[in-house]
Amino acid sequence: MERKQGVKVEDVLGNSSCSVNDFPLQSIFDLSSNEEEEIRSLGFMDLLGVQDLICSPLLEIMAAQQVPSRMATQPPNAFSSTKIGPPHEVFNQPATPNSSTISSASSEAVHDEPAKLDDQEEDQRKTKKQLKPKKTNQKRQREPRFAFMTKSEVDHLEDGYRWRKYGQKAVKNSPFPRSYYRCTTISCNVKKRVERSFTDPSMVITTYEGQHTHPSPIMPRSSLAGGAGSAPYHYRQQRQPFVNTLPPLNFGHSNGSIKAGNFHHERRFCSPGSSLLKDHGLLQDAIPSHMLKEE
DNA sequence: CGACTTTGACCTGCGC
DNA sequence: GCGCAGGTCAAAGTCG
Repeated sequence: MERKQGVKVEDVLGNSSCSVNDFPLQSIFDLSSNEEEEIRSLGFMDLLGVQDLICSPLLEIMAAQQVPSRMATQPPNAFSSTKIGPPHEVFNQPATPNSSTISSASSEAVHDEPAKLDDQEEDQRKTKKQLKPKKTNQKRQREPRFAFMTKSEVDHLEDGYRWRKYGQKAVKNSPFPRSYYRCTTISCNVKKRVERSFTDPSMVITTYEGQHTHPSPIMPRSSLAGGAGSAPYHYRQQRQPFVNTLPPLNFGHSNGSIKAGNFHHERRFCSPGSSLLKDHGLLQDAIPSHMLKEE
């Protein structure tokens, strides 16, 4: 997977001071051809290892939503990606529990085989810890990162994987701390950061870094059968209290199946029958309607 | 007792 | 070089 050296996700999410409300939609939907190509080669869910949770209609969805045509050329498992701000940041539209999401992909120092370097780094770090280390000359390499915003009351969104929290930091300019999680699966070094948007506390910004090397431990893929859209995390997320605090969005042509409250994004994505407008609604959940009008 | 969270300290990168 | 902020570690605490 080739990714581009990129800007930090923070540049887009903005030290937590930037929320969807701050994103000019124009830039969100502005991708260069090269970027598109890269994004195409690396779906968001590919990185998360849950690509099979998502079906392809999103492409059509985005195409039908008057999103710039190139977005509609995204592959099935590469959620329509959009850039926010810096050219390396890409926002996707992943299936996320609990709510509306906007996502962003960042790619820093990503090449085909970062694993070896990572191993070396790991060793260096371990040594470091033990022996009061010195700085390495190597610049730290980072996994590709994907961030998306989710409207949710729970900070830690269930995504089907097991995470261990390994840190929490106060974020500058934000009253909300940022939590750091690591995938608990051995040999899977995927990390994720979770923080609330400063400007919109109802939005949770989740940033994934790395790629899962294993299927979701919570629900075997096979068990997804029959529920094209039942993503693992829904299984649990549904049980968590969640209130969609978004004001009702009126698209005029949205079918009545969308209601405020719990809804299943995966289902929306995966069910060809689910209207494109639904996902438009999803998008608008995360992006103020006035911004959409700016298109 | 194992898995997980909390939290303070430390490390690293970056801008000035 | 310095200071700041982000990121990580690991000991201690908590929970089931």
